[in-house]
Amino acid sequence: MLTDRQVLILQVIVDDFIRYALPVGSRSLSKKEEISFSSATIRNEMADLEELGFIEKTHTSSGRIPSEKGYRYYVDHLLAPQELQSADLRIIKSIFAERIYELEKIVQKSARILSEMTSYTSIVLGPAVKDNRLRRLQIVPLNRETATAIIVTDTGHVENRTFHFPSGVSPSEVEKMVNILNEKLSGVPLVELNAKIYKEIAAILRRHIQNYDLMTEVLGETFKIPSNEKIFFGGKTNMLNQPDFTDLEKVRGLMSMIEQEDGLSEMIRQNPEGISVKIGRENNNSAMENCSLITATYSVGAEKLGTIAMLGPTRMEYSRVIPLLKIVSADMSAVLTKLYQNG
Amino acid sequence: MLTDRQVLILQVIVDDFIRYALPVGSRSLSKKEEISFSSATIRNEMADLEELGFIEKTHTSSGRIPSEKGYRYYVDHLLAPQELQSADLRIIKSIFAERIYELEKIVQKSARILSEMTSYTSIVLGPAVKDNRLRRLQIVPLNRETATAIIVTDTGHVENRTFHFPSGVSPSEVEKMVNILNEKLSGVPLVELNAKIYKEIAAILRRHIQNYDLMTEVLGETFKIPSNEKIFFGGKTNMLNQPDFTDLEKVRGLMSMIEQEDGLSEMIRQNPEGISVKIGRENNNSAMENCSLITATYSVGAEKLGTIAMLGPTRMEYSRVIPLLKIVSADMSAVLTKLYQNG
DNA sequence: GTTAGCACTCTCTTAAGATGAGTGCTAATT
DNA sequence: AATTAGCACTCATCTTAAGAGAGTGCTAAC
Repeated sequence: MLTDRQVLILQVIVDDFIRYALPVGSRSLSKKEEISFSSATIRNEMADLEELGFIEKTHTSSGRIPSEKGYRYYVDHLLAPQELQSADLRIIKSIFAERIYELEKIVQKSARILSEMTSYTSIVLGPAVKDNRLRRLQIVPLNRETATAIIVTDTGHVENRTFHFPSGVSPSEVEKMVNILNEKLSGVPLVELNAKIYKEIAAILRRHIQNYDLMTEVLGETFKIPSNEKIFFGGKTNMLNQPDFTDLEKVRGLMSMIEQEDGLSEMIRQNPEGISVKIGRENNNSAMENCSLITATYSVGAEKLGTIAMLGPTRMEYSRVIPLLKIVSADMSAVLTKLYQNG
Repeated sequence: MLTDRQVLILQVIVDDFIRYALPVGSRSLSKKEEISFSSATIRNEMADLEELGFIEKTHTSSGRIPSEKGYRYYVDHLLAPQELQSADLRIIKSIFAERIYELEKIVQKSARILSEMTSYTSIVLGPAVKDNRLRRLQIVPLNRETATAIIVTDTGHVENRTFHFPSGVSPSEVEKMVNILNEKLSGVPLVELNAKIYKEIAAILRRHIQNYDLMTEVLGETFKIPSNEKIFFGGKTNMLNQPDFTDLEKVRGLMSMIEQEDGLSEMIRQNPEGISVKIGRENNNSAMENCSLITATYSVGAEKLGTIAMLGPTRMEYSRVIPLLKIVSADMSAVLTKLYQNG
């Protein structure tokens, strides 16, 4: 168990290091307002804190920096429920000031603004399209050989694919088919479309449509909806400007991890609902060793839709980013709930 | 005017430096097969080449590296019409092996494969959507308040926007309006849609549609088509692995230039039709000082559609990348011409 | 015109000393 | 018993010096 004084010292060390990115020594600590005892006392306390694993040295005679355990303690116990700075608050409100009707627009704008405010990298996972429900299917012939199939979901998301048009299928038949499919499949989650077509609708179609086989083969391909969430970025290269990343090797690793979107989105998706902070190796990813990831989920009503995340150095401004993400995710949930539930 | 021997030496210097990224000295040059005279002779020739501005030293007693002028001469005069390596050729052919019906798919795949083959960064500008022609307009109501407008173009490109649905407009009226618009606007380039609506169709609409004003205002917004080409990347972070970019400052500049898509696409678009090579400062961009950009346009029939570009260090393998881009752009043009002109 | 030879230049590496920030420990003080 | 002053010690960083190696420019010989 830490004494009050140890906690105070830990707090000041973390705050100072977050601010200046330099190891903190006993002498400079003793000069802080909050601290009323001598550097020697601090040295003793720091020795204990180090033994307990909360801080560490970069070399034998350096000042201390927080360890991952230290950051963890700081995040869990030392972050007073922080007020958001009013300037920050104003900017956030401006995201949601104008009425927007498209989820992607909101998501993109949030990502951009968050990264600009913090100079960290923001990552937003959109909702998985596969859970949307079919609102309307449409087939638009382009020429004798090809046509575009369009799927509109209940959230206004549009998927489309252009395909080869089997010869021997007449336009009127296509229309008939589209009508049947619309009637039977409206409201079905996209992920279930294919199964539903084969199980329940095949019989009906076969009765009404010539060339049934050709058409379903083609449509089956079309209904292969991308299974993953869309991913949006803000400030992808912001990390290059952090003083923590002067080592080209680290930069390389980090950047290629960010490029590798699948892994990143998996890493983010794993996090639990609500706010979550993963520090350094807690992310189970070697490229993330010196990074922290803060995630917040957003939802419509009670249903989780996606995740907003901020990626920064372990030394990131938790006390600012956490309330920032809290409010953005809450606002986003509110806007989206209004958008999709009232309608 | 350069003597044959000077040209030979320049050629070998450039080839060697492209390969090993190290300044080339007279002694190592004299050991090359192609070279049958002594290092002293080479030194004399190199002194002349340097005076003429084709090569330069990194410091007083270093070997020589090509200057931008040297690369320029190399590209203009020393690149024998190069055969593409058969391995490369096979990979390229595989891009176009399977039948694809969507331009974006082809473009994306090309970008990815080009970057993987070369370990440079590939950038592909898609065609500007605004020049596509309207094939079909569709409005799909989502709920009482919102609807999604969908525009399908003759190339199978789909644009969509979700908008607020003015109260007091009945579904049947919307349908009537959509029908009129489809009839009158089919085949019109997207960029002209708005003007056409106001000039020619307004009168007709006003006669048939109640709430005409509300609807056109909303649709006007919807028809604001993004004016720029879509841009696709392959291997965005490949440049980090080039030995030329060990300086973090350069990396920063380059990366943020790449992130800044508008400027980049402008820089690429400026280039003339066909193949173009811009070396270092020829790109008029400080972040590109140590980079070259090779661009190739692709087209449908005679109409230029877009540009494929490869971004690498000035020290890039021109002799490989140029034929690579030539063939990819030609193949792409062929596929797209077949796709869009026969139909 | 070409080449061998040589003095010279500059980078890079290594080592050594000087500096300074910071520590750990001990003994004195409160 | 807790705190603090004092001091020896450690280590990164900076500066300087020296040596090695790659390469050049110039001169004189071929």
